[in-house]
Parts: sequence; C-alpha cells; structure tokens
Amino acid sequence: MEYVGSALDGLFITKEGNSKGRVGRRRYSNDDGTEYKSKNLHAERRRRQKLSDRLLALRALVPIITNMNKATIIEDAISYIEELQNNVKVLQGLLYEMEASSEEGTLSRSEEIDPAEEMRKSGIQAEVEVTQIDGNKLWIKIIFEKTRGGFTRLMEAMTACGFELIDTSVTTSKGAMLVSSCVKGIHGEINEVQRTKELLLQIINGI
Amino acid sequence: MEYVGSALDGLFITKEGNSKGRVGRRRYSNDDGTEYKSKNLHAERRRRQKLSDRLLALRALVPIITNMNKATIIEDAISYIEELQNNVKVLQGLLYEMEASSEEGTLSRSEEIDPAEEMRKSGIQAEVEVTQIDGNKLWIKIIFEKTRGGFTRLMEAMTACGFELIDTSVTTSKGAMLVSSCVKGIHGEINEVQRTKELLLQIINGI
DNA sequence: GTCTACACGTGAAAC
DNA sequence: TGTTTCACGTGTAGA
Repeated sequence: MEYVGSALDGLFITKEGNSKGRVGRRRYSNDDGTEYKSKNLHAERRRRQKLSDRLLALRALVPIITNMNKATIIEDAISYIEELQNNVKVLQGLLYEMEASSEEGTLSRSEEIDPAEEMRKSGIQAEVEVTQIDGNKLWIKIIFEKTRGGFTRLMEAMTACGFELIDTSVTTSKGAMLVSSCVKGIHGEINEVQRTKELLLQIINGI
Repeated sequence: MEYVGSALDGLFITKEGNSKGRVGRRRYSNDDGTEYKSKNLHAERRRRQKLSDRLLALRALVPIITNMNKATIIEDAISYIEELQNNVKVLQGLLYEMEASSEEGTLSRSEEIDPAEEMRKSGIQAEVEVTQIDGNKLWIKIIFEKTRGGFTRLMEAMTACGFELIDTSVTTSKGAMLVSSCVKGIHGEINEVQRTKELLLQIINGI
C-alpha cells in the first residue's frame, strides 16, 4: 500500500488556464499527448459525497455532538449506540421484573394476604373455612382459583348438594375468587362444620 | 472549495530513487530547490488512521453489517441506531402501560368487580352491607379505601362502639379493603340492621 | 478488460 | 502565527 511512484508520475500538466468549469484542474496525458482526466474521478467524487452524506445522516441521528469533525461524529455515534444498548438492557430488565411481580400477584404490594398467592404457595387448590353461626346456620368462606364459570358451577353444585343459600357475596382478586356465603345447615347434625367443609372441598375439586 | 492550482503545482520531483524509508515518495521543493515533504503529511496520516479506527470501532459495535464498505458501515450503524431508538420507545411504552395498569389496580384484569375502582367511580368513601344472620347476629361487609392502620382503627372503633366481633376476615385488593365480619347484635333492637349500617358508616367516615 | 473501493499526498481554509 | 480538518485527484488492488 506504499506509494512508490509510477511511470505516470511527473506527467501532470499544470497551470492550465480553463475559462469554464473546473479551472486549473490537473490534467493527465498519455504518451501521445492526448489529455484525459483520471478515469475514476467521477466515481471517486460520488463515493466521497456518499460517505459524506452518510456521515451527515449519522450526525443528524445522534442527539449530542461534541464536534463537527468526521472522527468525533463517529465517536459520538459510538457512545450513543452504547448508551442506547444500555438503555434497552435496563428497560428490558425493568420490564422483566415488572412482569414477574405482576404475574405472581399484584397483591404482593398490599400488606394483607393474597389468596391466590397463598393458594399457589401451599399447593392446595382451594381454601374452605366453615364457621357455625347459629344452631342451623353456617358461615362459609371459600377461596379457590378463579375459572370461567367457576362460581356458577359452585353455586349449582352447592344447591344440588342441598345447601340452602341465605346470602352470598363473591369477590375476585387477580386469579382467586373469594365466596363468602351464609347457608342453612341441617339442624342437629353432629360434626356439621367438618362435614360441610369436606363436602365443599369435594364440590370444588369436582369443578 | 474548487481546486484552482497554485504556484507549487508541477514542482513534483518524481522517480526519485530512495534506498531507505518511503522510496519513490513524491518530494516537494521550493523555488530554491530545497526539498521537503508536505508539512501536514504526518498529521494527515494520523487523521486518516484515527478516522479509520473509529469506523472500525463503529463496525464492531453494530451487530449486522451488510458490507465492509465505509459508507455501508455508517449506513448500517444508522439503521441500527434507528432500531435501538425504536426499541427504547417501545419498551418505555410497555413499561408505562405496565406501571399504569399496576398502579390503577390489578383487578382490572379480572372480569369481576374492583371495589376500589367502583368506589372511586361512585364517589362514595365506603360501602357497608349489613345482613341479619340470626336473632342476635349480624353479618357485615365493609369495603373502604385502604389506609395505613385503617383496619386497626376500624376494629378499635367498632369494639369501642360495643360491637362484639365473632369472626372477622379481611382481604385487600389494591387500594380497597374488604372486611367481612360477623358480629353479635343487640337482641331485640328494632331496625337493628339499618342502625348498625349507619353507625358503621359514621365510624368509617371518622377514620 | 471494467468497475469499485481504498489510501495516499496535497492545497487550502478554519480556528 | 501554526495546527487541524477537509476535499481533491490519483494510483492501485481486488473482484
């Protein structure tokens, strides 16, 4: 790649007056004296202009430019790309974190219990709590994983099993459904609470 | 910026044999015949190399390179920067969405009611529901905006007002707190349900 | 052969 | 002033 001269060196015809166009431009001549410009002169000009344009476009894309120099333009572009790459990485990390925390239960932000979360942790499918209110009334609390039509099927199953619903309230939180209901019990039945609980668990498992 | 020639044109001494160093390099001479290289030759070389190095670094940073050309390197860098910028924008949008949905209540994803949201819509501070379970027992459901220590103060206020709590369940969903409780009522009191409800509302408003 | 891309040395302009 | 940056035309090597 070293410039070593050539037979063509020294054949420049200089100081040519040229009234129009590129005056004073160096000319090139063969041994027979026919003048011609370098063959790739235009191509080289196009190449230079293209590169210049690209650099301009690059400079336009980079927000902070410390200098207008060609080298510094590329330098700034490099640091900008690094910054953008870091940005993307940080944002992806944040997004991943948020998705994870959002998936495993948004109620993690409340200090109270998260039914769905607790259910998944303990591995049980549902949580049933039965409390005897009065002689023939039971207060039941059911927490189970929410499914489409789950509540309806629970109600159908409970009525089919002979539960007489007095008052029922349902609320869902994320993936869990809490059913708080007051049912009429079979008066006089011994161990009614435990039997009702087992029956409810069977119903829920059947859903 | 037009090349117009100069008095120095045509003074190149070519075909100089040079045993050492940069043989054949063009020399430059003054009118007095003293030879010298162009003054900014080394500086120009350094500049070119610096630019070349920057381009190399840029190429190393861009993952996809369609061509090794200088122009295409910059072109690829431009498209890569655009891609990164778009990436950042999309990720920021996603993050903003997730933050918003996470802040305004995760229950928006469940098809059921969102207590906090409904409360805010209707403009009421709390929702109280009282149902008579038995002669001297009441089942109360309270939904109110969750505040720090709100549940504790509610319990203190209720016990201070003479409520005898039999069983209490509390669950929070985002900004709302649902208290489902069974209390002992004053046996024989007429319109007990309505009076209890009003009393609870007063308590909640006092919190 | 042509065509492309590159590095080179250089003059000039800018600071 | 001198230093730096740039565009230019050119030679040349590789497809």
